[in-house]
Amino acid sequence: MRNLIKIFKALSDPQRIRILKMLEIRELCVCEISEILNLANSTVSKHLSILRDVDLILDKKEGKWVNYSLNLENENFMNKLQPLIGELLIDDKIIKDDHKKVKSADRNHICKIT
Amino acid sequence: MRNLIKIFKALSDPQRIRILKMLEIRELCVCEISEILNLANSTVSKHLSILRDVDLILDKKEGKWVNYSLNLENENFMNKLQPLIGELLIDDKIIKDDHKKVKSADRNHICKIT
DNA sequence: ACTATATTTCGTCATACAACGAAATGATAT
DNA sequence: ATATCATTTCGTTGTATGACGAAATATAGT
Repeated sequence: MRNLIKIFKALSDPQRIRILKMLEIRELCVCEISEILNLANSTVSKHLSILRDVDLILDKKEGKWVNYSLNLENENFMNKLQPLIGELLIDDKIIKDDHKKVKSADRNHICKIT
Repeated sequence: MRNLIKIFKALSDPQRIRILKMLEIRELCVCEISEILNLANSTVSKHLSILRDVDLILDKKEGKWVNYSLNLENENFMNKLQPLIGELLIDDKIIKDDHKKVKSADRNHICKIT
């Protein structure tokens, strides 16, 4: 039960849903996500740790970046939850905008600590 | 997005998950659920209104009782979420106990305002 | 070693939420 | 219509959560 609740709680925040949808496009680092969501790095880092804690995403350290990606091996998520989220967010304007931003984002321009 | 978040929030509470699982056995009234979960009627009523608000359950007034049941016509829930919840709660002791209690509960004994 | 920058951790604050009891509402039966 | 009791609504309280900035940690490049 504990784990089930943690999964649904992880999915109960719009910013975390936006993150999951952005990761469908490609893997991203904290500062790219911060820029697109317009949230502090520390806030995004916390969101990512919550998603990672329930195995929805994976992190991979590459040089000074940490790249986050969907955990494609999580069958519960990929088979049931991700399709449901996709259906319910068809035509969601914010998600569409996020996707555009992900496609055009270049972390070497975005990521300078402010 | 709003609705998606509401659905996941509705599923993010163990008492509400227990209620959904109990309703798989049969329809129930507020006071039966209160007795089994050991929560105040007002608390259970609130949980039920949250589940109803996202169309996971239905209510049907019958005499002085309000009978709550799963909304079998909610395809998102029945096809994706309910099976997932079922899988993740296989062997959950609390759920098993709840099921036993539901099967043996008689609202005419249980339901007297205290 | 030093600087720059990416990320995480920590402390704080405001808001959201689950729980309760008491009061209000609705329906049955006497 | 009055009494009974199921349910909902309301007000309150403690806890959980999302946000931030500042400080700590880690890596790259000079």
